[in-house]
Amino acid sequence: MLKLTRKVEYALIALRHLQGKKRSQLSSTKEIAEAYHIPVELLAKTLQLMARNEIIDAVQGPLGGYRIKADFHEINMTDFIEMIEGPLGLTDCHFDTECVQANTCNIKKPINKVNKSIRAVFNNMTLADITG
Amino acid sequence: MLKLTRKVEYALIALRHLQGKKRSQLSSTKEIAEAYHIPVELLAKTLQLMARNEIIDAVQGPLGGYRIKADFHEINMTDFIEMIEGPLGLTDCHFDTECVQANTCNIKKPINKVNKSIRAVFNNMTLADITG
DNA sequence: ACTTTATCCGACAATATTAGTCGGATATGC
DNA sequence: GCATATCCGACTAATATTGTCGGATAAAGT
Ligand code: FES
Ligand code: FES
Repeated sequence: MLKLTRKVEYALIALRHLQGKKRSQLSSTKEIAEAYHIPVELLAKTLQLMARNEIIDAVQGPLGGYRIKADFHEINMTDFIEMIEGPLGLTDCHFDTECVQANTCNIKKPINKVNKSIRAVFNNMTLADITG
Repeated sequence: MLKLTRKVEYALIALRHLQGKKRSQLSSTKEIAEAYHIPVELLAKTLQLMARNEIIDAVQGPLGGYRIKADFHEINMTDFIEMIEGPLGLTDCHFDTECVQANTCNIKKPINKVNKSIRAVFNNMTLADITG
């Protein structure tokens, strides 16, 4: 259905939440999860993933939590999405070479063209454009 | 993963196959399925769907099969995709209203913006652009 | 009329992907 | 030391996609 995964949605919601805070203030997973009715554990993973990728900062221990680290203008949406949900493309064919149709396929080229158009949309868009 | 379903792929492959034929010549489901190693029954459904939507013509009985009916320049890709795999959007939230986050959601607007950009890509593209 | 081959269609089963859960680790402020 | 936070992998559940089956209707050839 050509849709983003919930993990990406949760990530965006969380980032937007963090944006509403002062630079140095921390928000815990629990706080965010409760505010938007997101399953804690799942959100936790997403936040951890973003921390590993240096989009946010993690502070451990009690009173710990997350805060924004990166400049959202510099985070390209293609990278962001691929970071969270893996490769971004209209079909599998073009990642794994095991497509049964591969030899006889007559739509490889056209599909690639569309792929590029979609990627372009996200490439020309930063995190700031969305959370902004 | 933001991908098109196989049904759409199969549909495109089939249409492209039909394009390689003379206007009046018919191709059967079996013929196409075998040429590209597509499961017959699944392709059959997709072809039936396209026939119902008057993109192709169906002729029953032995010697029957399908032939192109519509002018591909007039078939918009958004319509085509939605015809085959249902509504086209980045998230479910914006179709069913049952999203738990709906009340507190802080990314509705931005997501809608992206949605529009993606739809625009397909809106400005006809079947002819792909099967070209 | 009967057989063969084709589209047609709904219901079903298998598979893959996504979403969510659990158990236990490490870090740190009090 | 205890409470509370991040961290992480492995697991289960839910959902969506993909593929299958059984039986119907249509029409050409015999
Ligand atoms: S290569 Fe897989 S369908 Fe074209
Ligand atoms: S309305 Fe569902 S996440 Fe925004």
